[in-house]
Amino acid sequence: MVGLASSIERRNGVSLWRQIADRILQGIANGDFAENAALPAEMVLAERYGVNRHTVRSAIAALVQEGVLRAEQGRGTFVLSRKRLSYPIGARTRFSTGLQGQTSERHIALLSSSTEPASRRIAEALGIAKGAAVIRLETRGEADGHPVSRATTWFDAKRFAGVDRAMAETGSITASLKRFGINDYLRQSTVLSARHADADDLAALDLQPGAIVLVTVAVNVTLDGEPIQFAESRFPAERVELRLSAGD
Amino acid sequence: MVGLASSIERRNGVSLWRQIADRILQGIANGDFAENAALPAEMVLAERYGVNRHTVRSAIAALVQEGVLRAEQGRGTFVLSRKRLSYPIGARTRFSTGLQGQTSERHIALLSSSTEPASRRIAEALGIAKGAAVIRLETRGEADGHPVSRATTWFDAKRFAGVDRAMAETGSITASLKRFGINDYLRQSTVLSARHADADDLAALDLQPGAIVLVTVAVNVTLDGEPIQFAESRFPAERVELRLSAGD
DNA sequence: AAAATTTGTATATTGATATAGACAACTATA
DNA sequence: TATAGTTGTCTATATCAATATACAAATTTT
Repeated sequence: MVGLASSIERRNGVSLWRQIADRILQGIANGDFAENAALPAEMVLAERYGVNRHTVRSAIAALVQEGVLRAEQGRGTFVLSRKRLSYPIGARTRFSTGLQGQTSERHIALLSSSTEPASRRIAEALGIAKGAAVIRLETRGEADGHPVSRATTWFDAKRFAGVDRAMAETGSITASLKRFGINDYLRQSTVLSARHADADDLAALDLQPGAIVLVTVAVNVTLDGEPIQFAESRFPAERVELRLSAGD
Repeated sequence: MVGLASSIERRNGVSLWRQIADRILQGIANGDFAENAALPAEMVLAERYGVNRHTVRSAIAALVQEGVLRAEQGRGTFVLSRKRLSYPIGARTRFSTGLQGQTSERHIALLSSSTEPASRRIAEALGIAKGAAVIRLETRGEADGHPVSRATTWFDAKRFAGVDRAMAETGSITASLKRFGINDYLRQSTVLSARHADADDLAALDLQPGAIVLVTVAVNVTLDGEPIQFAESRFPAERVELRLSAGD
């Protein structure tokens, strides 16, 4: 955003307080509302957005609940939280190295894993027969203790037997693939979309209902171009932006 | 989406009917609901989502209004619309060539233009002094008569005087830049986010309120690395996906 | 100390959202 | 033709969302 005026829409299925909460979050991410500084007074915000003060209060209450703001009677309402993380995506997209410099600690937590027959879409992406066994990993990326991504990943079960255990032990895709003799890999394709977070996303990413997630669907390949991994990742749009790196 | 179960959330600021409408749109984009085929009956959908039949009807009514579905009394409700357009983004991102093969006609319409002093952010991106004059173009990308993008673009006014007229005449950024001796250019950086559409987006992109837009902020440079263009583009997430092309 | 500013609480009213049940209108099929 | 299945309409009720007004409580400024 570059300071384009955007207004509040009524009777669209999204309540005014949620729209205003979204815009305050945006404002924080964009630096319009500085960290640790006071937000404009409720009456001021109400006038700015053209709504009642109580509607602004509902928005603020949601963000206080979410841990983004802190309200103090008589003093004001203060911004607690940070700018958006900037997650780089390119040919050598790696979870951990991508967030270096922005966070002090990060890892991937394995939530669950299972083996299932490949759907048509996954089989095509991995270059195996439809219905062949694939290992499915449900993971959450965490940085400084906060969830920043929620991914579902598929591997050919024949070639990568035990990758689930490797993930649980190492907390890293890159490290896990090393155990299978893959020292380097490239991202072949990424498709990007956005939608409202579903119940699973809300729980795993610690989001408030109504939040938006960025969705990437990606295929990773060996240096020879052999597909090894198919993944769908969800990123909370209010906390993460994706930075597309050209060559690498 | 790859068939992950996701449920409906209550009292989150997003009404149930809008959430269900979103999921039906998703289902169409994913191919879960085939084109021209009948949707499951209202009672079936109501049971599936755990809501009243009338709530499903509200969602369907919104999508009928939007031109995505057609309801016929006694017969069923049918899917009208197509899959999402896939818009490629890479080093040589071009509006027109990117959608070749998916659409038969496309061009960029110039909605308005103005000259203004550069904000800090734009000045930094373009490598000019803060406050220096920049030309701002408001454009809409159209394919087969449907709006697919809404962009705000800035050029250094000194170097690109008359670029607004060139855009109006050619309907193409690439063709306009040729008039200034720029036969090729590269995308230096792209930052990606998502948010609810604002009033301007809704009108320009012919969206229903509550829709989500993908937002890209990009800088284009000459082959020598000299910045020439700064742009923020909005894409309707329900109709467009972004495909990241690795090298090119 | 007083005044002004700010967040917190309370009550009342209106419209949108969601549920429930019943039945009409239309279509396809047994 | 009769029946089952579908969308369309209607009435009623409860809850959520938003507005309006007033005042309390805490803090900062005058």
